[in-house]
Amino acid sequence: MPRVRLEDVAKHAGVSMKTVSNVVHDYEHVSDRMRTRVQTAIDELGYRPNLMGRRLATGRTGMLSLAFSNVSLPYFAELARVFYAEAERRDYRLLLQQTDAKVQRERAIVSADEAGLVDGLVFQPSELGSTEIAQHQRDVPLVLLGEEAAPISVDHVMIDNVAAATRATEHLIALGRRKIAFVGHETGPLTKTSLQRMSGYQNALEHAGIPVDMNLLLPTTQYDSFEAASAVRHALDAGLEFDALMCRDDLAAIGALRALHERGISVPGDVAITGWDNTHAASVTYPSLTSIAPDTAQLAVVALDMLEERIGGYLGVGRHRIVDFTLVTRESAPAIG
Amino acid sequence: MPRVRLEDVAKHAGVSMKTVSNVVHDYEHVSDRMRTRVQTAIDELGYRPNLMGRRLATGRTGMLSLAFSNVSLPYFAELARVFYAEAERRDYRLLLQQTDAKVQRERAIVSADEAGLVDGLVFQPSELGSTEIAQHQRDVPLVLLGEEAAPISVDHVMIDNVAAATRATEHLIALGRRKIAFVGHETGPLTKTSLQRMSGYQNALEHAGIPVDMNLLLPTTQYDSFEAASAVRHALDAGLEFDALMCRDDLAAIGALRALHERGISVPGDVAITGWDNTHAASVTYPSLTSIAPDTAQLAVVALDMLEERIGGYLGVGRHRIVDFTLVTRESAPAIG
DNA sequence: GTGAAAGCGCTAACAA
DNA sequence: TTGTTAGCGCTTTCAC
Repeated sequence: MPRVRLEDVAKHAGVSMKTVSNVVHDYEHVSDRMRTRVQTAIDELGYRPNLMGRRLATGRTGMLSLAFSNVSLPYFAELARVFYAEAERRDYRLLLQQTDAKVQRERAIVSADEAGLVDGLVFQPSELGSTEIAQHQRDVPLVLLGEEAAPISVDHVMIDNVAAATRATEHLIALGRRKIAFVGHETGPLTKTSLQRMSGYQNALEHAGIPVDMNLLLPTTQYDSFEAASAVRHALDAGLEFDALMCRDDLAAIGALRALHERGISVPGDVAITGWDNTHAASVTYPSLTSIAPDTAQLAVVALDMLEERIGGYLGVGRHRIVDFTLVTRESAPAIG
Repeated sequence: MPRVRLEDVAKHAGVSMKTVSNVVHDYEHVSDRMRTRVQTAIDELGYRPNLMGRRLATGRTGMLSLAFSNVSLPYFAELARVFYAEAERRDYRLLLQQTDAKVQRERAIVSADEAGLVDGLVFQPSELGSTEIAQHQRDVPLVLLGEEAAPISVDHVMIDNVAAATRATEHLIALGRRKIAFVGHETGPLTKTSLQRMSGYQNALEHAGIPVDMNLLLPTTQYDSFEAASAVRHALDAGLEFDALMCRDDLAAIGALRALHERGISVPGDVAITGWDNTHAASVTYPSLTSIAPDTAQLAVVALDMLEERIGGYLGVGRHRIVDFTLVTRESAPAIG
């Protein structure tokens, strides 16, 4: 069966292509008689508009791209879902692109050697630095997510990581903890994310008059639960003493929880724990996890607002927006009082 | 800055569009001199091919769509990742579509009122039945995933749910368990998935001479950990006795684990547990979860093989493929011996 | 309110 | 090996 084109419908209905197009688009100034006549032809022929023709003609794709390292990480999977919902509300489809945290692939994302794939791009870099992003900057509207510094030319949305880390640490201190370890310290040169979280952690400790002990920074080479679990096991084996663990994310917290369980250390009795991201998993572990919860709904709204402005032609300097977070308290580090 | 078109490059280099196109596509019969001349023009002008023009001309989009209910469910997030990898290997981009398990949205997926969005579609229905899928006129190549029956006209890939449920149940029986409850029994009319898993469960019990006790089917209204946890709590409150829980999926198993932890019931000492899907989470809970592991890599290969055949013009009857699964044994129901 | 026709940017059959 | 040109299917001024 040959594809039915707009022109076929026009011929069949004995009208012009313009009229058919008007009907397809629910253009209001079409007489009812005309409308039903055309609609009948559409139904009879089983016409469905070809998106590629439309896109070529309009220059718009109606698609946005969301790029980050890996959908199978719970935070990103849940973030993707939030963006899907928000994009749909705005009549955009969403294309997901994964970089696996590889520099090459991140470069490919921002350099976009092919034009017209999507109308705009939301990108959370893992590897690419601000300067390189600025260089590659091409003609597709771009909004950055995450803690890495953004070039001044590019819009950027993030939560205040220093404040959030401070909040989590203060909470642990308020629970009477003094030997608070940090799980997921990076072994190589610190990323902005790490620097910010460490900074908040130190702020809170210093403010409470607690000396910062470098031994309490438990390193991991990868961001997963296994690494975190083994970091905690090593710390215990080495006789490190701690009464709280502030974890770089929920995955690390889950690993830490597991390591403590294995050794019969009670949470939060002996050791309190905080996670980060407030993924679904945080609410179903035993004990459930207190976690920093970025306001991802707001994140998506702010990011897509800015992106749509760019798509609409805004050419001004990059905007830098901070969205809210909360500390969701659960069993692993319960609310006070 | 106005967009640079193929024609602009051709003019700039003093050659024809065809020649530029040849260079862009690395066509081999191009003299080196010509190639460098054109490439220079491309670089000077900063030309990047417009995908929409190309797509309209070729009739191909180079995109496939993967549709299921919800990316934030770990199984689907991990499945998406596997499909992304396999699609990329075949030079396809992947578009994710979510239905939220809503009939309307599933209909929209299979009816595809717009043509040319993607070259093919892989779809795991949650609500739509076989007959309705068959009815919807479809000009986009389709492969179905999951346990629902597929129309004979449509390709379909799944694992053998009956066999997998049998395997899991047999494993629990081999561990000496006799009062094996099923967590996540559907309250309404049973879906194919449920029917198959129940059937495997019953097979194994009957084969071992264990009577099937309807009280051991713990119902949940939603597929999440909370529901599963509360189902298990209710069962315990009602005085139900069981020494094993076969859970409909890992999420349910995680909820069950939590409920048992709360009551101080040891796993696997008092109660053994099996999950389903073998999501990452299964390996980091405490205790870690024995789980049915569908071979998702094979699933993606088989599905995309069939899809590419359809895209290539194959019009034959629907193929029905079964892919492998394994039972991954972990602490919650350890391997024997 | 409706029609005619010129693109949108690229590909590919056909020529040279 | 390179050039010419007619589409791909739709949108959209601009007339009527």
